[in-house]
Amino acid sequence: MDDTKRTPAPKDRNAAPLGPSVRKPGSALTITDVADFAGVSKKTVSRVLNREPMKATTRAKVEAAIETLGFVPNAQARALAFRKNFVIVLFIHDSTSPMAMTFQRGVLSAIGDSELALAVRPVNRESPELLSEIETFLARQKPMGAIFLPPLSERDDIGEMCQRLNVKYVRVGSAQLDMMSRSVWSNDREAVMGAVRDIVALGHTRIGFVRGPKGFLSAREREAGFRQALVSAGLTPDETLFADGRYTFDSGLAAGQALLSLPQPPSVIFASNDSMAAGVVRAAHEKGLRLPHDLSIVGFDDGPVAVQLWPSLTTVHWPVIEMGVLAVHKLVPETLPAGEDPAALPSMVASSLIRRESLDAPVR
Amino acid sequence: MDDTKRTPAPKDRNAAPLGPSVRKPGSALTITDVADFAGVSKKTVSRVLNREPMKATTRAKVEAAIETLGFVPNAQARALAFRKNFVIVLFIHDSTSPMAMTFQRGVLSAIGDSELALAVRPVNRESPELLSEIETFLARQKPMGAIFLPPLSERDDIGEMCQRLNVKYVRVGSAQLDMMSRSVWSNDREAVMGAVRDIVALGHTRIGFVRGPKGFLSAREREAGFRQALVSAGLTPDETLFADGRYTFDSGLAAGQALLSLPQPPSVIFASNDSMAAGVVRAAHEKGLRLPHDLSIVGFDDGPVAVQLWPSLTTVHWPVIEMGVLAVHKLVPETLPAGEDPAALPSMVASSLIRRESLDAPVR
DNA sequence: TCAAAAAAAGATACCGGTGTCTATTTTAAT
DNA sequence: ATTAAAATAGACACCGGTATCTTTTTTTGA
Repeated sequence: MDDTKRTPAPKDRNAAPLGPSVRKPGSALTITDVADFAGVSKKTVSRVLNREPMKATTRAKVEAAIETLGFVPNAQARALAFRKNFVIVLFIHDSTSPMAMTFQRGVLSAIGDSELALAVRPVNRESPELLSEIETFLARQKPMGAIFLPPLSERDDIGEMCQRLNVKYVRVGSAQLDMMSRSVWSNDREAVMGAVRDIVALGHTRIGFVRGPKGFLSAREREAGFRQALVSAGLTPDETLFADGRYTFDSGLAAGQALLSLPQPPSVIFASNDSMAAGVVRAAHEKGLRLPHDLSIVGFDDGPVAVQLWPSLTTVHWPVIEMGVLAVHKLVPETLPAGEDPAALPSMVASSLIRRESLDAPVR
Repeated sequence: MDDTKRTPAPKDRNAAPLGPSVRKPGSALTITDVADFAGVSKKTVSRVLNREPMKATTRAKVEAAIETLGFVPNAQARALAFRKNFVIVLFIHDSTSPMAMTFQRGVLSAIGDSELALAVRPVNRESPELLSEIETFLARQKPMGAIFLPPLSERDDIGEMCQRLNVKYVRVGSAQLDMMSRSVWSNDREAVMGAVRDIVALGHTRIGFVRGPKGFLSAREREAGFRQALVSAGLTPDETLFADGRYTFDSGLAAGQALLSLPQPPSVIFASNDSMAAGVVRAAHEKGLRLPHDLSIVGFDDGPVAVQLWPSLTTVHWPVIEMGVLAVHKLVPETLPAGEDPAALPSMVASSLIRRESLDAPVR
């Protein structure tokens, strides 16, 4: 009989009864295993992982162990010790928005194959709990940075809350929304002004305008640019040529139908975004108009539809992808290509008109 | 021996030299603070957080403390202790793909405001490192589940790797790709067959077909359904009416131009997805054809373009959002509405034709 | 050559939770 | 009322890393 049969206190994991080094392949490895294998301490392995200065021979020894064992550090443990999760959160208002999806592409490309992860979190702007929902998410996740897309980005209280929680953030918009280091924007207003200048230069004088939803800064900026450009061109804004829209295809269709039913319809319609421009295109087609001969149409965004429409849409290119890249670079300067200066990052990316088929001179 | 109960441990963090209860608001709170406030142990607070059965009065006391202090548990610490991160990873091949973006909407809606987070990770299918890239990401993040979209989902080795790492996964496709509990799919083939049946019923006999890229199961399924339906209808597939495409607008345009330049062009063209259908629409417009009078066009996906085109596109609705919801429910049954049975979840969501303007009977 | 200074590696506490086992109550049974 | 059984709460180790401080090794200076 074996007298050592009884195991009184097997709480040490080294005393596991399953035999020596029984572990699942891959993920069960820890830094301790690597340290044992390399014959060094945990801390030394940690130094290698964090690229701290150390003796080359020791580093090589540890790196060889990591390579041999196929060790991958546990992100949660690092996050806990660092008190920072290697994650960037993208807060979006509407997961349907093409802008958000495009922006996300920019974010992903900037993240590349770094160890950063992207978390996407939709929140409802209408909710009275909005702020506390975001705060809870941030407190729970402790991300490296947070990005707020319009129209969330337009709330100042969100920025203040992030500062209180000590979370880096970037607000994205159509004009500067925060201090430079915390915002990324495009010059929607100037871009529209440039577009209208081109439209006027072609000879148009009756220019219809489809507004975006009131709550969006981009909508206000674009309308402001439009009006400003008209005045600069010596034209008087005609309020009957303005129609309301909600950045949706349907609202653009309705607006187009309204504008085209006027006794004196415009010779060109500027829609505040591409979806609405597509609606206007349809309204024109329904009326049997030939585009751009009978009606020119200009949009804003340069989203995927722009080239898929017939005729292809002249539209202001909104550099959403570039803004996404920029936002990540601002939040995590380490994502910058080697040698680039974080302090030299721009904050504004210019929008500008892309000429396609849907814009031509008016028939006289 | 133990008369001196006082523990003189000065290294306790309560001995911080910054004065009494000096801590940043919100995020610095820990479970210990709550326990002290409520006059219970850490473990008891943990029990409340995890909704374990306990005495109602104790629970109320702790909940009051949590509420009063505004405590939010640290996700990384939980993840470390649980050895599971409360995250779902969505692996996508191409962050440009409208399908991926739409699917993501479904995932987000299923996640809702639960404590799950969505992480999006693009990977390059062409890369020889693909498998190890995914493996490293999974080993690092230890997510609750992983979702693979086409064409990544079509690789069996990825599924095997996930099982090895003990990560739950779902493969999404146009036909079953794995065991039921691990895949979500739609019946693309049957849906195309149904669509073609409708097309034939209108009197069409010369039906053009624009293929998708070879590497995609969906492309093969859709073509197979198309051919099968022709045969069922007593028609012989005419190889000259098949054109290659790559699921892009440009490739659809080129395919449309080719098919419409045939000596005997088809009276209807079925494109394997909407982007290519949009290209065909343009090709038709360029040729001066009136749609659908001179040419009918049918797509597949029912993406955002479908309704924005002129004429609006008759297309097979691909239930991508529903598949996204389903995938999450399969990975984390807790996301199901109360009372629903996880075992009763379907795995297939049917696609079916949506009639819009672009399909009509041929002129005879 | 040997001690002092600098650099490298190690030991151990700690991040903020959960799991296990033990101590204490509460409830049930005699 | 007393005790056994069941339910509840607590103590403490542990998850897998990093930070701090100490020890050891290497380098430098006299």
